[in-house]
Amino acid sequence: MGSEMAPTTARRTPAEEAWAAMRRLLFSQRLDMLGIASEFALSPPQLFALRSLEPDEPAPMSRLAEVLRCDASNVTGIVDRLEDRGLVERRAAPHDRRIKHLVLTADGVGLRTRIAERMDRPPAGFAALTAAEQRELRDLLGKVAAGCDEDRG
Amino acid sequence: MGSEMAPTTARRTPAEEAWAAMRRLLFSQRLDMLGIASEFALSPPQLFALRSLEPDEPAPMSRLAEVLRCDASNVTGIVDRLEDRGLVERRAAPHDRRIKHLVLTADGVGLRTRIAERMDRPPAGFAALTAAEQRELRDLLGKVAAGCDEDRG
DNA sequence: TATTGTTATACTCTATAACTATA
DNA sequence: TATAGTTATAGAGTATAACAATA
Repeated sequence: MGSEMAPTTARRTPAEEAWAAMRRLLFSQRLDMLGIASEFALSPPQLFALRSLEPDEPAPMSRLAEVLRCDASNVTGIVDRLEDRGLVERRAAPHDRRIKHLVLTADGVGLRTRIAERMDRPPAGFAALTAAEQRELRDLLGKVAAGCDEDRG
Repeated sequence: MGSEMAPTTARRTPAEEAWAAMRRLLFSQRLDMLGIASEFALSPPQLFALRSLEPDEPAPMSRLAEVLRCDASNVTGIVDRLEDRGLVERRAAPHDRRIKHLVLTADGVGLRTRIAERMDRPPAGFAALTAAEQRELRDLLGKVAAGCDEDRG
């Protein structure tokens, strides 16, 4: 229901058409992502933060700033709230006491697993494709992603 | 560089693989969207609001709440800021004075056009596909989107 | 009474700049 | 002097609840 806008140009190249189709999906998936975050009572940054932490792999707070692409000052508050919920812990890095490592608690690992299961599950629309088409789609998207990465350098 | 997480499961179905490939692109495109909004000195909601308004087609504020999927109370502030920049105008609806219509100003139409040109331009990665592959991708994505819409009802 | 949009409030995210504690 | 993380501050988005004007 009008979740995306009609194109302004009448004539489009195949690339533009493919991109338009993809943007429609992007738009609806953005909403799904908000829905998932909400299911777990997490904000989007909290969700990504939890997702980015591997069990038993302490990571410095600065890495979270990179993952979330936000200023380091924000990480403080985001981690504060995760810590308040008992999902992560701050731990002084042994070799450099300026650095604080983040580690998932047992609760954090559990929630992260449930989140992964929920996020890895393909949306219903993928069932509309045959297995061969799904592989085809995977390969085409892979090529596009590789091309984008290459462009970024 | 590490913008998306590795899957937790080793064995995946074609649908899961396609979805994983798509999510990688979703993730990077989310950042591109933020970049575009920033290019035009707009917040994401302001960008979508502008995009959703058609020139010479007044729309009630309530429609914006639907498009942005947010509470009506937020629309007030978002529109305030667009109005402060002279991009849209509030206009009392003639038939029901409770309703306020939004209309793009001349500046608003101009900016909206530039935004559309920028957003409709396919990311560099699409050039990695042949025209035939681009059409194939468009069709596969179209099927997925249709399947998702159907699922939503 | 019901509806449209606003206001009040509270919380989270966001950036910038100044600060602390290490190194 | 430089770096990791914090704090202070300000602006924007978000929701809920209460409200005004209108229907």
